[in-house]
Amino acid sequence: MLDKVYQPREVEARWTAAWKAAGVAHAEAGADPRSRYVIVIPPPNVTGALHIGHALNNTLQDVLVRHHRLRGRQTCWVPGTDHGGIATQNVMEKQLKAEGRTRHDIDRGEFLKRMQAWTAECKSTIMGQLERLGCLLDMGREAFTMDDVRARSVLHAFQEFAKSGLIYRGERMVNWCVRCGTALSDIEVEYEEQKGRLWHFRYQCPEGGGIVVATTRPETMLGDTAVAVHPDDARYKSLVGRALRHPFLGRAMRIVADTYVDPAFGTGAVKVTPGHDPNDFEIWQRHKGEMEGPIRVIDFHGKMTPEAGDGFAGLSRDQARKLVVERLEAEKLLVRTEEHRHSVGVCYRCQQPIEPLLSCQWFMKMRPLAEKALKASEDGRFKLSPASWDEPYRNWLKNIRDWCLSRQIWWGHRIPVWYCLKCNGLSAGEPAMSQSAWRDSKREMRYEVGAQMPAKCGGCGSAEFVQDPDVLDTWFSSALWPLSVFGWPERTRDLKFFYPTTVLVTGYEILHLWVARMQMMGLWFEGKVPFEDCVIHGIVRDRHGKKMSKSLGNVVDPLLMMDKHGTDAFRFSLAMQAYPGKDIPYSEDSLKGPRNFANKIWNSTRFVLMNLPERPPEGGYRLDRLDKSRLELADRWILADFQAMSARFEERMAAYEFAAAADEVYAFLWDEFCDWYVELAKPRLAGEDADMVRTILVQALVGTLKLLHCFMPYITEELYQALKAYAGEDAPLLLLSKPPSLREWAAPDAVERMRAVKDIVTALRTVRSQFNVPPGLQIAAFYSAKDASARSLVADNLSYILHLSRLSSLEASEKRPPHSVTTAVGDLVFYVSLEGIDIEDEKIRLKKEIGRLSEEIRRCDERLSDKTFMDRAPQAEALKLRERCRQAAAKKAALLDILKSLEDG
RNA sequence: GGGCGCUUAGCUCAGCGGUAGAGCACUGUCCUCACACGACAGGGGCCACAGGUUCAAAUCCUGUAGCGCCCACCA
Repeated sequence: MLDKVYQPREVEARWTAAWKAAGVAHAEAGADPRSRYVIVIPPPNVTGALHIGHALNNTLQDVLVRHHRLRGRQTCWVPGTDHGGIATQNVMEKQLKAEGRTRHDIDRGEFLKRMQAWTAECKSTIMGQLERLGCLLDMGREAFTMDDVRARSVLHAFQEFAKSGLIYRGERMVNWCVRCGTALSDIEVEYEEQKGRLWHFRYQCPEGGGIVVATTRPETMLGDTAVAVHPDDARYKSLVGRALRHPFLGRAMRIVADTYVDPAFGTGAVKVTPGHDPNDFEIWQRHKGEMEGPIRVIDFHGKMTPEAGDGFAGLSRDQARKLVVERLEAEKLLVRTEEHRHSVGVCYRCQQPIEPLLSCQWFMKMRPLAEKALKASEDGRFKLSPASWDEPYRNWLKNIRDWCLSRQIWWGHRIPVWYCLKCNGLSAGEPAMSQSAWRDSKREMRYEVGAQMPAKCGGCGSAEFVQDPDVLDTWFSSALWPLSVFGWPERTRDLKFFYPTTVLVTGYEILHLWVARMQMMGLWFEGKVPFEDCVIHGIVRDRHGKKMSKSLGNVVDPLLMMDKHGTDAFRFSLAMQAYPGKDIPYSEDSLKGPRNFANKIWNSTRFVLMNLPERPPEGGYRLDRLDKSRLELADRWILADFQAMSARFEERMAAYEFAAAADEVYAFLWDEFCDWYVELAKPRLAGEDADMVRTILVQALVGTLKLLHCFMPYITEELYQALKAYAGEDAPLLLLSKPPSLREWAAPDAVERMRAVKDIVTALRTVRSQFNVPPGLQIAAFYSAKDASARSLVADNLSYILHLSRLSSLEASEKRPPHSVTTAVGDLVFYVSLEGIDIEDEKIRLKKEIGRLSEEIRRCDERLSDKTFMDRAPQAEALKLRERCRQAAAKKAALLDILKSLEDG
């Protein structure tokens, strides 16, 4: 016998093991390719334990995998992890910091060794957590973005791109994170609105006069080489071409005209710092002849360089700013300062301000790839869900810019580029390989691409090379994920069978960072989209919509939630709120309903089992053995309702409407099956229909469990096992059984009639409640019917009504019996016998109800007499309205009658 | 500066052209022999505001206000 309350713990451990042993998660290449259902996991970074966002993401994937597995698809869900580049290196650097060291205190090899150890530990934690969540991942396929197979994919892709001329080394303005010590791509920079100031100061002309510029970063003026104004700006037209003198450095500068300048902002004159501002860099490119080029005054550590001049060199950016302002003031050049809000670029990993710096990096031309991806999106080969993401996605592709591929960190795929020492004039053991010097190198370099050091230089024949010290952006390997997990570029069986995959499930925050790049790579190399559908879900936030963060203390720990409330409840709490593309407000309270629901399922099965014989009958209780002609209203109704619900369920699943699908089953099981059918089954289980009722209980319940399984795998498996023999099934696991039958049990008449019975019962219960009749007390009631059909509604379903309304009797009576209260339902009037009721109270109650009905009739009449409505509205609408009006009028008349008799005494 | 989204019951959100829904919270009666993680009944909404389209609008269109997100090189 099952416990009274569902205890998830032991059940979960048991089924995790059983699924694994049975290998239900495993898929082999082969068989019918149309039956494939393939998902690659968005690989979590190996930065630590999984958070609730991962739980959501993986729950939704598992829902899809289990759903399709049960329906006979050959599902393959590929697990894996991402080395995570900067993010993971930061974790390790924090660990080192705790030991009082930095990565430079241990060498690169030692550092990588420690990373490997950490990664191994982290991977097993993550896989364990995914298993705990119930994920049906094909564990034998576990991949890592930096393992040998994936390294080959990365190398191949890099070589191919290099061959096609898409990859190039160039000196560009990059987003430099001083804290992380590396360049970042444009999409790795986040912007924060900050309070700042705008300083207005004057540059003097040697021959007198000058021009006032405005800046938010005074310290960069040490690198200024020009001032720009708009060519049409009347205020400055005469000044264009004039010379200026840098007040601290004595440098000669020039006023140039450039349309980039907005005359309306600040003073309409912009100081130009080509070495530390991407726009200014571009201004210089347009005015090379008129002005000096970039001067680096801030170094890669955020300190002022010697070129910043005496007194400034060696200062931090903040110190330099202070000093610059002081000296401007001292020289009476500072005109004024004002408060100013502006957005500041910060590192997406450490939130420190980004410093735009000029350096040598590897870039990739993206336009040719983006064009293919754009086309795939526009012609429908690739669909985002919800589709509202299509526009932002396409716009991003249309405006794509070159991708800065190199990162000055150690953790990642080393850039497979070898520089010839001789040709490039480098000395062996190159001390200049210290990273900042390397990045300053402006020379054209001769290099070879490959995993290993080349045997001979193609130019000079030398065999001495040095490898580029940088690594690739972590997203480069992520972009290849759907290919690399199947062994690409090898033409493996897996690649041929499982690529392209079916669907990708991810959050919108990495739509560009990851999704778009996978599309581009997949299309470029294989000519096919890597996945046809992409399901975009939201972010899990706290209950008030704030982002979860450790510092806010509003994080919800998935493991703790699973421990406390059960994995199924946890999964359901996420899925039931997963409306397409919407963020999910979440707190521990969100688990309460789902936890109760799990218990409800548990107990409804417990009830059914209590009413089954110890041994299942031969072949089980099967629907196809029922004598359909003997089915009662409730039987036909619940089967029809199940069919209708499961059809809606399938539709919602097909549209990735997880929350709506979950709600369908929830409502069916609780509000229909438990609240009505089970209640009606109780008395019948003692009668001669018992086996028929058992059949329907078992089949409806098993069907529901099967639909629910993808959301709540553990409890449904446990209960399925207890029920399966009774259902005449012998599958070892729920997933290996037949999906719920979609056989035609539709019965609109039964649904309609059951609706009427429910209305009667509810009305009678309401009366009981209004007069505080204890549930245990059975009372007598009478009814009068308007016509034969109304009479048969009661007569045919007398036992239902007696049982559900807890009546001792229900007899026909044309007149109101004494000591009774009246209620009207449809074309019926009921009199419920109650001792000691106050006639005055009853009159008031009736008047109130009559008033309500009058109002309804008035509203209906109003519309029915509206000529334009009658002319233009569909006929069905008018019919519906007329019927509603008729019923209300009948009720009102009946109640008026009673009221009159009461008033007459 | 563009683009997208949100504003519905105390809270969190569904619904997106035909009489307002769910979960949680709340009130009343009940430990009715599956479940008090329960049953039954109930209270509670000018569906942000202003216009428009329509026989009919929470639902479509336009505008306004507030909030949020994404993108963008404004010093």
